[in-house]
Amino acid sequence: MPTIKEIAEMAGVSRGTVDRVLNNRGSVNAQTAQRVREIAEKLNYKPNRAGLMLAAQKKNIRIGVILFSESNPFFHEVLQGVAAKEQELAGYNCSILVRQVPFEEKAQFTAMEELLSDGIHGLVISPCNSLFIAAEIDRFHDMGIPVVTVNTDIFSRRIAYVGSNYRAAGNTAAGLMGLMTFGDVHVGIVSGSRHVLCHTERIAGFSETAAARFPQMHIAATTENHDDDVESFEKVSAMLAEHPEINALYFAAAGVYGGCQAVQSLNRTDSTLIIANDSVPATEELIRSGVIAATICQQPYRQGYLPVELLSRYLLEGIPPEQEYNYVDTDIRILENL
Amino acid sequence: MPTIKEIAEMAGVSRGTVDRVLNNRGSVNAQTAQRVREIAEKLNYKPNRAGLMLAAQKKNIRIGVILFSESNPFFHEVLQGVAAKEQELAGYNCSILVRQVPFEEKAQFTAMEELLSDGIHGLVISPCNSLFIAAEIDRFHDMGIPVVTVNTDIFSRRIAYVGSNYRAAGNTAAGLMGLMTFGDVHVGIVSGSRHVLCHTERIAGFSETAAARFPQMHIAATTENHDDDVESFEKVSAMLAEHPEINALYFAAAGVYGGCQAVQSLNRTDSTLIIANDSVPATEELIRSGVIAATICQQPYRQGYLPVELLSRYLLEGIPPEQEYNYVDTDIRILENL
DNA sequence: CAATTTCGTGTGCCCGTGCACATTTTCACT
DNA sequence: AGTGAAAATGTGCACGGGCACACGAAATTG
Repeated sequence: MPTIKEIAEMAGVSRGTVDRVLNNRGSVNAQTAQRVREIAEKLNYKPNRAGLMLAAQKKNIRIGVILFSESNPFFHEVLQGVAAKEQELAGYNCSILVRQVPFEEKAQFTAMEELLSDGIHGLVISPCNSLFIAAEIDRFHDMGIPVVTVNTDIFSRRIAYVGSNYRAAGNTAAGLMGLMTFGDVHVGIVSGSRHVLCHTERIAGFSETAAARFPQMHIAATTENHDDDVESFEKVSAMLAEHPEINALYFAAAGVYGGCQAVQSLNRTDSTLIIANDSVPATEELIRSGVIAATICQQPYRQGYLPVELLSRYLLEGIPPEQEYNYVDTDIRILENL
Repeated sequence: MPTIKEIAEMAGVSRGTVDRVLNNRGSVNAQTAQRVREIAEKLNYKPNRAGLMLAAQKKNIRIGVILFSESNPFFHEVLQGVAAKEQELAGYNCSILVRQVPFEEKAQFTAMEELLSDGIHGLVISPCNSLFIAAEIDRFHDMGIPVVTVNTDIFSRRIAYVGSNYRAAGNTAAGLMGLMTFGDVHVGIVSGSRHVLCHTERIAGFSETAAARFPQMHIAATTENHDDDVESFEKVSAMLAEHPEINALYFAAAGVYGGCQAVQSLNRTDSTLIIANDSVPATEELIRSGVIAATICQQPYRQGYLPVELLSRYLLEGIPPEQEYNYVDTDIRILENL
C-alpha cells in the first residue's frame, strides 16, 4: 500500500505538495500536480483509513440524529442501531446527539436549529413531509452539513436515503398471502392514512401483485385507522360486518392490535389470515398466539445503524455514500423465525 | 474520551507504565498498577480505535480464508462477503489470503499448512468434519493463530463460529409449509446425506415443528440425494411414484434442480408445494417460474463478511468476538422479495 | 526600484498506541 | 558499604494524513 510519503519521494516533492494535489487545496504548479496525480494513479493510491481517522478526530466530529418519540417501539429499535454505531464510533472521538421529537414539523424544525447551534457536522433525520423541513435540509446542505434521510424520504438535497422499499413490502405481502391461500381469497386492507406515502405505497404494491399474479384474489374493502388502536378496532369491526366474505386482512399501518381484537371478538380468528407489517411487541405476541400468520419487516435496527455509518464514513474518511437509495431488506417473519 | 496520556498524567506516571498496566506486559509496581487501573476504570477508558489500528498495521496482518470451490454458487456469495471486507481492510495494511479447496480433509489440511507457511495471523475456515482438521485448528490456536469456523462448526478451540442455525431453518420451513397448506399436507423430505450435520439438523427442526404445531402434517417419506442433481431426479421420481399422496417437498440439501425436474416430468408441479433452502441461481429461476414456492436462506454474504470482521477486529484492535456462536438470520424468500 | 502581495513548496507537529531502548530505583549478597 | 542484577519506570520514534506556518521566488503595485 503506497503512502503519501512514498508518492512524494517518487515525485521529488514534499508530503505537503502531494497532500495539496490529492485533496485539491492550496496552489500547486500545474506540471507538478500532473506528475503527482499520475504517480498516485499508477500506484493506485488509497488513503490509509487509520491515518485518516486519527487525523480527523482532532475535530471531534458530532452527528445529529432526529427521530420520533421513544414511545414508538419501531423507532426504539432504530435507536438501538444508532446506539450500536455510536458505541463503535466512540473510539474515534466522534459523538452522536440524538433528539426525539413528536411527528410534527414545528418540533422537528426546532430540533434542527438546536442541533445546528450544537455545532453538528452531519445530520440523520426521519423527516416529516413538509416544505419547511425540505428547505431546512437544503440550508444544512448549503452550509456544508450533509444530511441523510431515514425511514421516510423527502425531496431535498440530502446526500442519501436509508429505508424500506415500501412497494416491495406490499408486493411481498400479497405474494405471501397468495401462497398461503392458494390465491383464492377476499382481502380487507387496513391502512393508516391515504396521505402517508408509505401506507399508500404498500397498498399499491399489494394491489399490483394481487392483480398480476393472483386473479382469484379480491380486495373486498379498504379502511383507514390513522394508526390508532381504538379506531382500528371500530373500523375493522365495521368492515368485517359489512363484508362477511373477508377471510384475510392486510395491515399496511399500525393499529394492528386493535384490528386483531376486532377479529377475535367476532370469533373469526381461525377463518381470517392476517398479515401485518413491522415487528413490534404487540405484533409478535399476536404471532405467538397464532392470530397473525406473518409480518413483513423492514430491519429497523439497520435503519439506525446504516445512516450513521454512511455519515461517519463521509465525515471521518471523506468517502461519500456509494448509493443515493439504500434500501433495507424486506423480511418475512413467521412464528419460527421471529 | 480519555487517552493513555491523560491517564498517565493523572496517575503521575509515564505513558509506558500505563501501557504496561493496561496490556499487562512488563513489570509494574503493584500499587502503581492498582492506581492506574482505578483511574482507567473511573474514566471508562477505551483504547482509541484509529490509534490502535495505525500502530497495528506496522505488522502487516494477514488473514487466511479456506472455503470450498468456486463452482459452488453458495460459497461464491460467501466469497463476495469476504471480498467486501477485504476491500474495507485494504486501507489498514491488512490482507486476506483466500484458498478454495475441494471438500476433502486432505486438501484442507494441505491448505492450512500452506497458509501457515505464508505467515498468516488468523484463519477463517469452513471445516470438513474430521478429527485431523480439529486437531490442526487446535494446533493453530496453540501457536497463537485464532481460528473462526464458518458455515459448518467443528468441536475445537476455534474462537468463534459464524453460520446458520440449521435447526431454526428446519423449524421455519415447516412453519411456512404449514401456513401455506392450512397444516394439512403429506410431505416428502429430500436430504443430502444422513452423515452431514446441517442436513440432519434441518430435518430435525422440520419434524419438531411439524409434530408440535401441525398435527395434520405427515412426513410421508425421506430420501437422500447426496447433493447430486441426477441422483436427486431419480430419488424424487421414485419417492413420488411410491407415495402418490405426497403434495409437498422440502429440500434440506442441494440437488434442488434435479428434484424439481422429477416433479415437472410427472406433471405434478401444480399439486406440489416445494420449499427449498438457500438461494442459488437455479433455485431463483425455479421460484420465478412458480415451481418452488419459497426458499429458506442463510445470508451467505454475511457469512463471508462477519468472520473476517471478527478476526480483523481481534487482530488489529485486540477486541475478541463478543459471542462464540454468531448465527445469521433465517430469511424467507419468495418471488417478491428474492 | 523598493515594498508588498501572491504563488509554490517545504517542514514540523498533532492525533493515540505499541514497542524498543534507556534510565533510574530497589534489593540481595558479598 | 560496594557491587551487580533485577525490577520499575521514562523516553523516543514509528505508523499515515491533515494542517498551520514558514520561506524563498516571482509577480504586482506605488
